[in-house]
Amino acid sequence: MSNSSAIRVRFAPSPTGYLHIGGVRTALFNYLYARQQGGKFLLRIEDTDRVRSTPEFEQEILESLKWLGLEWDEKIEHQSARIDRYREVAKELVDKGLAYEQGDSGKVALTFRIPKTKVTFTDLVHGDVTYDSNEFDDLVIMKSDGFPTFHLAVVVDDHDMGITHIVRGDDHLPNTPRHILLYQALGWRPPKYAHLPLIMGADGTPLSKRHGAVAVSAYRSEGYLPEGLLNYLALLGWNPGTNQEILKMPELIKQFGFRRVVKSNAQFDPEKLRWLNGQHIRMLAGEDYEKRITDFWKTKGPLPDKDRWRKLITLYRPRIETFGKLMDQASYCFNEPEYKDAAMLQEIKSNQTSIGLLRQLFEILRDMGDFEDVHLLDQKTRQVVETAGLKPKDIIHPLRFVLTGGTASPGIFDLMSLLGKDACLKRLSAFIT
RNA sequence: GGCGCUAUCGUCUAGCCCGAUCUAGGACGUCACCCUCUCACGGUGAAGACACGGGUUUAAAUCCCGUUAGCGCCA
Repeated sequence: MSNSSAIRVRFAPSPTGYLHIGGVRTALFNYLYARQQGGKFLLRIEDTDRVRSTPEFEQEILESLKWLGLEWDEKIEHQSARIDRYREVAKELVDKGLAYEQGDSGKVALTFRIPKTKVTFTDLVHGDVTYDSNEFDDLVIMKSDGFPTFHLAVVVDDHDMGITHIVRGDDHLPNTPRHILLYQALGWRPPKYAHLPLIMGADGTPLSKRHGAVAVSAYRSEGYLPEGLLNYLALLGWNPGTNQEILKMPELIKQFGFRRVVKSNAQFDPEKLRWLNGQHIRMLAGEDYEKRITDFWKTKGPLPDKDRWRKLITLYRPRIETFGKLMDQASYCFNEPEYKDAAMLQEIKSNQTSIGLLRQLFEILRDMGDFEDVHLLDQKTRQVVETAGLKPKDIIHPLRFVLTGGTASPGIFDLMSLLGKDACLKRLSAFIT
């Protein structure tokens, strides 16, 4: 009597576009449920739309799933390879008198005659849902071009693939009673259903390009972590029932359940995604962080020598929310500073006290060894202001401006060490002379 | 237009099933303060919500009905 058969779920994207945020969320929930239950997570490519489906999109979807770590089991099914099967099932329906031909002169569509009844099913997130099929029109299952409609194909595929739970977006909720009627007509047992709330844009309308990045690949190239994206998406429409928000994959798998899936649509909030991604960046083990941010950046151009690179990424770890932000914030490490704030430039240059301090500092730094010892830099710099009876920030702020061209940076002494003696002296002398 | 789903801070949500523990909890964002050489990180705190209207009940965010709104599917 035990639940002998393992659960089987599937993600069924159409290769008519990139894998987008909504698709990932659907894939994720399927994946989490499969892994938690020790079942199978299958992939099916719904490529019956011959004109809009492309191998490039399919490839992109697979790569995105791999990058996210949503690895599928068994071999990928393609609907395009199963056309004969759909025709066979459609014919069976016609033979049984449950579907009929419509159209003329060779161009016939096949239509399923909807039985007039009340259809009730138990959705894992919505509970009991009832539709009255008297409201339904008969359902076209084979188009006149000889290709199946979505409705026929999903039902046949899910049955043939042994799918036990269909986890998909709420937009399919109204299709479900029609599908169940098809299962019944075919003498098949319908699977269980779980309909997920939809992800909307910030204005409450369906998420689309005009809300910003929707393709997973865009997040990848901006330097988001799969962990961050997945964690955020998991929280969009689900929660663990505790106040914990930062969850890694093993925890998500362990704690996931349809019982805690929210019923209402959610707005995608890039701000919170960024925050969460920053949390995951800070949580990575040191070596892992180094490897991943390095892999990210080395594809984009030459990196500084290892020591300098290490210093840089260490100093910026608490300051970035995505890997992509690193070079934006630390551009002064690679380029001469741009003194864009003319007012501040003028203010510092005309302040004799500041210039005097910077000159003294220059002399001292010039006579030092390399800048490896951050504490020594700290000491020497503070001595300059102390003997002048001033505060550390009287030199630190101008110095920061000189070295970076701005007012925000990591700690000034770490920064000096990062830049190195040559660069510091060069920027200083250019400024004070 | 028909049918369906949904409705708690600006946003994501807890609480709703099993009414009293809710002067409604957490997080993002915002603001303030602390840390501090700046910016971050981290810490503390503040502002901020039960869509509306009826009912049931000693008592409703929680149950019921309606309205409204959003979304979805179909037309």
